[in-house]
Amino acid sequence: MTTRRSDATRAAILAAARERFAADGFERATIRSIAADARIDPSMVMRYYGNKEGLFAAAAEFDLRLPDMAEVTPGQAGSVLVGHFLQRWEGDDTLLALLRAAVTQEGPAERIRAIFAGQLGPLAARLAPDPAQAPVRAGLVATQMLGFALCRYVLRLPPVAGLERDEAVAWLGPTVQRYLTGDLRALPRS
Amino acid sequence: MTTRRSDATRAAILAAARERFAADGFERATIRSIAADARIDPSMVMRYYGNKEGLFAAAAEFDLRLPDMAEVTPGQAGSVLVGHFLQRWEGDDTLLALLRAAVTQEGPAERIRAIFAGQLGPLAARLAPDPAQAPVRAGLVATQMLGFALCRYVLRLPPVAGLERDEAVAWLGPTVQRYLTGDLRALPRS
DNA sequence: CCCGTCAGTCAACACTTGTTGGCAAACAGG
DNA sequence: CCTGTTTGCCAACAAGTGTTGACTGACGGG
Repeated sequence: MTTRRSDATRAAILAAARERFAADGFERATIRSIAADARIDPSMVMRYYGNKEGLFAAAAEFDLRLPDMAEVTPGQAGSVLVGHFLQRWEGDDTLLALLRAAVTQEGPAERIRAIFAGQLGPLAARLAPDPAQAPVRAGLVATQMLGFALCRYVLRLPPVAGLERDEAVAWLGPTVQRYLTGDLRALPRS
Repeated sequence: MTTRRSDATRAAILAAARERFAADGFERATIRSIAADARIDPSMVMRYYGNKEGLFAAAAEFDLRLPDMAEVTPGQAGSVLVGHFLQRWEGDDTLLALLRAAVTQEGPAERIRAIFAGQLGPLAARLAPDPAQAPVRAGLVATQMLGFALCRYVLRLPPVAGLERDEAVAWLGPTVQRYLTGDLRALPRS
């Protein structure tokens, strides 16, 4: 019904914007370059998304799509989560765009905060021994997952970028598991 | 001996540059704003540092100053390292500037890679059971430390930003310890 | 067929950016 | 004192930015 003729153009702009924002960050991704990628005029971007921030907001819509965790053995939550995160990072560069922008822009930073607090928080609340600790536990998981993504996809630190997915899960899984369900004083056996 | 009259100006520029780069990132920190902070003319920046990249390179000189670890019980290496990182991060905003810039600029990214590979690598080589694993272990430590800094100082995720230093060490210490000396299959007791 | 709406193009705006060269004042050595 | 060098400021440039508005066709319902 409400399929306007311009929907294809809108989608092309959005796709190009996501790519450019992910690759170059917010300030270095210019409206002109995005428009060129989408093969349209820069003024169309303004018409459909108002301004550059509006375009970014539209391009950075994102859902972590965290698994239910209901059918997962509680002890495997860490590994499952890490695997899911990796898959989510690699299949879609929205998170990459979001991260690159959030480092210098307050808006995207708030968006990331909302995503991790709003989507990871409830999951932590269900798994944590003490629900009051849920925010801190979710935050700790965020540090490890975002740090891994930063080193692997942004900074491209060779040893981290070269890790196979299984290895990454094997290394990070227990960490995330401890952040979610472990005791503060629980040390791993060295 | 070779103390030129302009050394004070040079230092003022460098200090202002570090602050601005740390607060705004590479592209949003303009030469004009840096010069204004240092109360000099923008053209002086060019005279003394060539161009914006040269200024950043000079402002981003950094040494992790990792402790010797010779006198530390091997089992405490993780906690000591985490504590040291936090202190290093809070006392000097060079690392912050470096991180904010590295997300969109290749030069700073390479600098960070060099810092972590060149300074953390040898330490990992001394502590790891198998020296061949040192690069990966150093990389994993980097993911956790950079991720924590990202969430705490850049994104300011409330639960992470609000953590006391002791709590941070208590949570991250065992993680770093396992990355340095732990077995790949060693799971923490849940 | 005709006319209002929509999609798209073009040129230009106001502004900021990094960067440059010229010029005046302060200094230092003879 | 005078001359060459240093230190600094001023004005300007060229390029690139986000953004705007006017104009041109192409649809599509009556």
